Amino acid sequence: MTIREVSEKYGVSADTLRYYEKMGMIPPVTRNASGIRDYTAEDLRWVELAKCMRASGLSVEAMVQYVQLFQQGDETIPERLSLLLSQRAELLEKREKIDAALLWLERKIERYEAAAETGVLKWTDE
Amino acid sequence: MTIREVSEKYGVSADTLRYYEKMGMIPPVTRNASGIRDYTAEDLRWVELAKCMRASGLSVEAMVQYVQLFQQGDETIPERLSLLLSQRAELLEKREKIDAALLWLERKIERYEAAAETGVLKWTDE
DNA sequence: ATAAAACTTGGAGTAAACTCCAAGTCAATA
DNA sequence: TATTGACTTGGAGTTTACTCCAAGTTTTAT
Repeated sequence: MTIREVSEKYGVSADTLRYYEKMGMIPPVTRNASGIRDYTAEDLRWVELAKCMRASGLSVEAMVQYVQLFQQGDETIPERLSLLLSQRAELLEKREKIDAALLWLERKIERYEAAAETGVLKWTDE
Repeated sequence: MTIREVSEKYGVSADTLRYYEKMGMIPPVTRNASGIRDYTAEDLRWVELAKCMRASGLSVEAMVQYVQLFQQGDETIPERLSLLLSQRAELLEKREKIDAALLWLERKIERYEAAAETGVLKWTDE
């Protein structure tokens, strides 16, 4: 699969795909005889993973660490596990912050929906 | 309340507080006779809000828009409501992406916990 | 009164994550 | 075979959100 096809399939620009590879966020992609990227099914799984992790807000750096450990083989299993645990903790924290903001938004939306009918807000702040 | 006190109270640097104000993410802060910031309770509520929204990942830009509408008065209530609704939608989407990544992480963590006992992974990819 | 600490501004610098560009190579078609 | 379009690399440029700095007030403490 060419870089263009992968780009279209996953909605990630070719530049970004090359960037992820250069940074080590995914292992080196398979190339054909003339050095052009030819993504295998395994390469695609890494792309998918990278996309999912970035979409969630995990840093490129965190993913790079994981891939580096992965490439060092089975001795790094405990380290990889602890990395995964801390990434999970990070995402759970992110979610809590989103929930706090959502709570605030919900409260405001309720008041604004009431105000949209009368045309005036019944409270003074924010 | 001085900028230093606010900074300590909320764990936001004085530079960041000035930045938020300069960008219009919070309305102009109350000043004393010599032009030095003296945060009132209302100013603090804006700071708190700004902190909460930024922590959730909402852009400075989105918050600036809200404050601008707020400062224009009651005619902007419908616009403010629709802005709040789209911000909520954005946060809900963010949370779904986090949940997707968490699902993946949980799956891996399970397998790694099993592997940590044997010292070897039972699957070949990622 | 005077030094030190905290404040002011405008503007420059930084980090992360892309995004774009130039100059060249490779592949497919008329 | 020639030219068009996709690919390659290294490196420069961009955006967002700070973060730091310099040069100058203001406040506080001795």
